[in-house]
Amino acid sequence: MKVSIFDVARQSGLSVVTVSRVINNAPSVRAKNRDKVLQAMKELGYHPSAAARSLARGRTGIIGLILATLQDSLFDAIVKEISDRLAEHGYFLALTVDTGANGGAGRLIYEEDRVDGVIVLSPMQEDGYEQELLQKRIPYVLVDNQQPSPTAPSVVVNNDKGGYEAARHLISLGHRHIAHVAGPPEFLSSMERERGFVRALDEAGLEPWRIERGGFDTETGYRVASSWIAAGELPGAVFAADDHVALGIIDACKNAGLRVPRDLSVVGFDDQFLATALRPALTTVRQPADQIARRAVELLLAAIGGETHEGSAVQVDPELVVRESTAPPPAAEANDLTKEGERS
Amino acid sequence: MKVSIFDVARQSGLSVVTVSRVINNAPSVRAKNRDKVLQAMKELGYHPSAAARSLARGRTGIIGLILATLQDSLFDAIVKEISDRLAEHGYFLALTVDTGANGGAGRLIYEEDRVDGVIVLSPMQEDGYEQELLQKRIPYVLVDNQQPSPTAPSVVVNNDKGGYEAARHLISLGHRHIAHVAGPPEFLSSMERERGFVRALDEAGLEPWRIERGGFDTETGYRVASSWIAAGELPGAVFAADDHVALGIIDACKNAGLRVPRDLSVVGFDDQFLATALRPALTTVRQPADQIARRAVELLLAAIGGETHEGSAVQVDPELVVRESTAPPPAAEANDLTKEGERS
DNA sequence: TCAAAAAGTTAAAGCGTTTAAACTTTTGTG
DNA sequence: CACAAAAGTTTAAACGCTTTAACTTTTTGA
Repeated sequence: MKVSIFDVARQSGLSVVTVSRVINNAPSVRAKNRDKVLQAMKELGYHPSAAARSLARGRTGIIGLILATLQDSLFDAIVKEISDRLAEHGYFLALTVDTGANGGAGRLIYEEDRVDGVIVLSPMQEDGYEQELLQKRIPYVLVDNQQPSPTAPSVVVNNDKGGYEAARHLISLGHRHIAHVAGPPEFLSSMERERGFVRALDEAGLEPWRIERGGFDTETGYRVASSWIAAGELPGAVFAADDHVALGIIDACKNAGLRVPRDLSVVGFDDQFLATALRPALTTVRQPADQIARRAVELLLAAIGGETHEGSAVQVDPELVVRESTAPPPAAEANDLTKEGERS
Repeated sequence: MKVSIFDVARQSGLSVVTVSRVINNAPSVRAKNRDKVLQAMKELGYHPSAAARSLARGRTGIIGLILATLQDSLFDAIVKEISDRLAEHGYFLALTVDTGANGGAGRLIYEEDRVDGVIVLSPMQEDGYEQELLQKRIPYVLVDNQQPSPTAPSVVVNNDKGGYEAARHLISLGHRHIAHVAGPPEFLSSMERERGFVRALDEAGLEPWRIERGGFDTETGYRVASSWIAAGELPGAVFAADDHVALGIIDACKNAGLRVPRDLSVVGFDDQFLATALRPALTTVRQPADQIARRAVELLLAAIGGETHEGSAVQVDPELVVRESTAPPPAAEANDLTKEGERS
């Protein structure tokens, strides 16, 4: 039933080690014999056993992925990219979802030496894993982690720059009254976006019209914008720390009979599915899932290869994507800072 | 460095078999000795090697998941649930994404006996995998497959019923002019939703106001609704075969100054993230990701256990979720079919 | 009390590869 | 053409666990 390397050896009249060499296309096998082996393999429908290989080589060819949720469009994109990149290098992805509720379920994936390395993709602090991975000497990389670890290779988005770019865009359109709806203060990413935002305004000699805090969700945007409208005051533009928040803001405007971007310019953050699905399509700061994934894989493979770049934190730059939700304020046409290309 | 079962045996002064028995909590071990072993394991930080186990037992404890995309909110939910359910049974998930472009990349996951079983979660026909899985005698289950396979265990949503329920809801609210925006005709799921929709109208003595076809995307909804509005005619209600389509319809209405549900009632299909994020929150037909996942895992584990339910196709029922995007038509208050509970 | 049954233990044989070391054949050089 | 070096091939020993068969100790009951 099961066909092993011995069967191939017998069939081809050679030894198992020759067969092994052919399989791993190692040198030291005569072309003629190589063909014999390949022939025998085909005839028998042979495929090497991953388990036996893992045991003999001490490597599994599997990368473990621990993540907090799959239901996040940015994570989706990252996971898909990671999967693709790993496949190119002959690795598979095995995943566990650690919801926080199932207390360290992620642990299971590396406990039995199932994996050659681990990617921790999580929005919240997960130092629990770090300790163990470090101690067990399992190569790992932290992605989009909120608590920057000095000891680990990690990939993070330059959120500060994202916030800065968003603000610059609005300023250059001619806006003077610019608000910010930030995420939860315990999210480092949110605080960094805010910091970049404030810096840009500062450089332009502006004060934030107002800074509000809430969740990364639609409700927050809706609530905040509604309260402004109810109070009868509105900024000229707003930078939301998340596309979902932007959606809430735009919805509140629509429901109040206001038009985006005519009455209010809105910039979001993420640029996943939602941004293009909205009308008006959202001007937003793109989190480059492909780059994040690529760098994460690079870092991990380097670590597996034994290159110990301790604490190498890679930053990838987000990118402003201008669509339809931003425009110059109605009164003033764009001021001297306006760049041609930024009108959608 | 590496601590094996022998180390534990030496440390505890017992044989490896005894240790093995403790690990697999098999009988025939004195309580006292069991404790000794557990103690030794803890002291040494021992964990059995998955590879050695797989090799010796002929099972891996890993389930392969082949999917077409991760960037689909329903799939997300299903994958997460599958992961959870499998974890309960001591299995891990290894995944490959077959985009169609990378020609059968899914194959890699089961070729080297890496997995004990495979779940194929894919919206398009994937009979290529079926042939091979069948031939290699690897247990598998098809989930949400568009081409029903008579030979394989599979889990599908009762789309016909979903379409029927959606239509019933609108009819019972008093609507008489009901349109449908369907998905691509090559999607079996879409055709079934349409069939259920038409049947419900038929039973009520109604004709569809109009049936349009397009993609499962926002553009389609926007385009179709805009064309109705431009032509100056609008149904009283519309059933969209997908929440994204519903979003497009609602957007088109908002942009034309029409209100949902006052001027148009809208029902979607899916009930993932989007449905609750929208204003008005979407009345929609929920695809029960949790049930789908649970049944899929049940079926697969049964197959792995050797129970060959050939061609057992499990259907799960979708469920209408009434929110804010549907209401009785303005003229007539709800007719006699209205059920109390269905007002949101 | 003693044989039989039950409980627990030990040694040994796989599981399907890889790899180090040894052996054999081919190649190249003076 | 001989002989060392290089290339090709094979034997044997891991890799870390499970499982079977055989052996030893403890318990049971007439």
